[in-house]
Amino acid sequence: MATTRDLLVDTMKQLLWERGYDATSPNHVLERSGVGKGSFYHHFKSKKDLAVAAMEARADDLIAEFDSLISQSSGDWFDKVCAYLQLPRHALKGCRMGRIVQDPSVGDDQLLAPLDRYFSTMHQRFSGIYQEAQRQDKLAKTIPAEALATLTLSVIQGGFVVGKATSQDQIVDETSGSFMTLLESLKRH
Amino acid sequence: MATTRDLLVDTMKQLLWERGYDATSPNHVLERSGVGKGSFYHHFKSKKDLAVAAMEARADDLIAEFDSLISQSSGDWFDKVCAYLQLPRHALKGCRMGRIVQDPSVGDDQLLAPLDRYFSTMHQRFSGIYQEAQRQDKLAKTIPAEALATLTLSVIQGGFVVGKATSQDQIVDETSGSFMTLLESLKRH
DNA sequence: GTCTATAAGGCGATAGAC
DNA sequence: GTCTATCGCCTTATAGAC
Repeated sequence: MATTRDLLVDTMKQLLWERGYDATSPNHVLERSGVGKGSFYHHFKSKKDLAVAAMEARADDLIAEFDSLISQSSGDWFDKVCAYLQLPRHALKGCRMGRIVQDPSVGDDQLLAPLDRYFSTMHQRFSGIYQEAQRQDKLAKTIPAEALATLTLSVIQGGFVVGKATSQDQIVDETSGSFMTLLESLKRH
Repeated sequence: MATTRDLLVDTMKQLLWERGYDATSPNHVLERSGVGKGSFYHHFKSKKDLAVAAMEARADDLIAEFDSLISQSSGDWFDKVCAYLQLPRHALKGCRMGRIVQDPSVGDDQLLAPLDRYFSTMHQRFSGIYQEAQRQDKLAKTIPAEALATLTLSVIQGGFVVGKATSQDQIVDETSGSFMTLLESLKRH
């Protein structure tokens, strides 16, 4: 059963993706969810409170999505990274997490926390993959695993930004593809 | 002489960098510039009108900055690209142009125009550098010049996003550095 | 060109009845 | 738990005097 609380969180997740934090008002959430103002402030003490809950939930979703994808792949490090890079992404919609980082209010520690957790966790995951590949001598050590992990995340986030600015919805796939080609040149057999 | 109009544009440029478009109000601009409300709406018919002027000016600045840097460099394509990648960047401040793309109101055509012009122009500049390098056989043709140009811009923009999310001010420099190493492997002698 | 006063509406949040 | 009414503040402007 979907509780009112869950409904609010899910609606906030949608709106954070579509409009970010600052431009999403409690009224937007109420209008879309059909929940009343009284209920809102019964379950959450503030807009920020709801947003933090929504962002934590979103972070869990995306990390689970990643872990599920990687565990399904039976290939080597390169296949796993490619599986992730090749997920379809729409630049005009923006990254479900990264979309929010530029909002002025998101300088706040509480709002930053789930963002930090998401990107730090993803960084750990990629670092782990690259480290093991380097240990097994299947990946060149030209670039440290950690730096390569940061670059992997940045290529995707940057594709969203450039794609949105130039109204090119498919550009994240293009940058991911180019990056895959560069990664392949680091492959050892 | 700094006209009132110029003062408003310069102040808006600052605030767009610091707070983005949606979170910057006419009142913020007036407060910081010392200009009165009457003057504001005498020179500009709306907040959007001023923002467009400020963004066009910012695009001109950044393109001129790039052209000046590149014309000073006497090295090959790699040196030129590195000179740009090595410019100091602070992730926590955000890119002076890219910072704004995620604001909900920036779906608007007029606000998108200067952003599009900036990124398209930068893309052209990098494409030109990479194309000539490939023509002279000094750069591998593994990745088309245009795709490499997109990737170059994306790496920087993505660094800003990941850096801000994880509160790591120097991370754009790190991703730029990693990318330079990958680019170097495409160098032909 | 610049000033002050005012407007209509949205914002985030609270009060108190049911 | 949910409702409606209300609050004080901020927003993007506009009006009209100087």
